[in-house]
Amino acid sequence: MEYIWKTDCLDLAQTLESGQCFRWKRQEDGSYTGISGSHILRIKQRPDGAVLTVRSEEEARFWLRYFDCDTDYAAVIKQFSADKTLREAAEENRGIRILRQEPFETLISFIISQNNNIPRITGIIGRLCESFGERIDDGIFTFPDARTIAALTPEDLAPLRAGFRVRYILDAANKVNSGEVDLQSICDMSYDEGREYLKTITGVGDKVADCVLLFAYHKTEAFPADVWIKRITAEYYADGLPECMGEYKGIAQQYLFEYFRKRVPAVK
DNA sequence: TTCCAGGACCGGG
DNA sequence: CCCGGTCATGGA
Repeated sequence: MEYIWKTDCLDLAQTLESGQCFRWKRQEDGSYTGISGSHILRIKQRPDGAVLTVRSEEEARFWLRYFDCDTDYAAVIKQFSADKTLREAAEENRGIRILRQEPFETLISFIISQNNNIPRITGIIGRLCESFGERIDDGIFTFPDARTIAALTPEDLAPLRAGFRVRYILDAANKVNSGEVDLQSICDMSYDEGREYLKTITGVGDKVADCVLLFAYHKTEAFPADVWIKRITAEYYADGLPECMGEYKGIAQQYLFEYFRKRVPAVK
């Protein structure tokens, strides 16, 4: 069935190619196909929103939540307009939304992201899923679960060419699989608690933890500080982040990240 | 050849 | 606590 979602502040290209997710594929007709857990979606842009191709109403609801349908982005952007730089960044990227992604996939993805670039991150994650995920449809694989990855050796993961990150991936999978780290429990934690909890995993520091808290748990207080954001804050916000970011620092971060990244031609 | 990428870890000061 | 070196990999 097709579900028409009418909303402003949704641009699929801006959202799905913004570096918060790495598995969406653009098709010939401009639509995108993606998977989260065992849910599959084809979604196509419309001027007034998007068309979701799904199997049921229930699936439609799952995906609306994934695309964070309950957050009023127009209101957030209006709030941000008090700061000139942020206003420009937000207006140019007003179609970005913060996705609610599956926690384990997000954790492993951002462990892989460290000291790495987006095209190579995408490649490593793609090989991980094709090698150890479950094939659901042609070209579509699930993200391998913690139990599956925990059973692997560094030699098994060598073909991914993930380099020094392999032992971090294995530590994360082992801790989640053993129950030492309970990803579900983070839902009920504060931002600070969740951050310290995630950092008990080897290879998870401030930045990776913030990405997981923002892109999986939608804790919008998180402001992931990567090399791009550090340059931006050093130049524009040396005395601190503007008040108007409020409880939505993470959304502001994503507007700023895209705004400035776009201005460096080499990285696209 | 050198530098850099959605960083984290480790050792020395 | 803070600092610099180091960690694989591949594209520019």
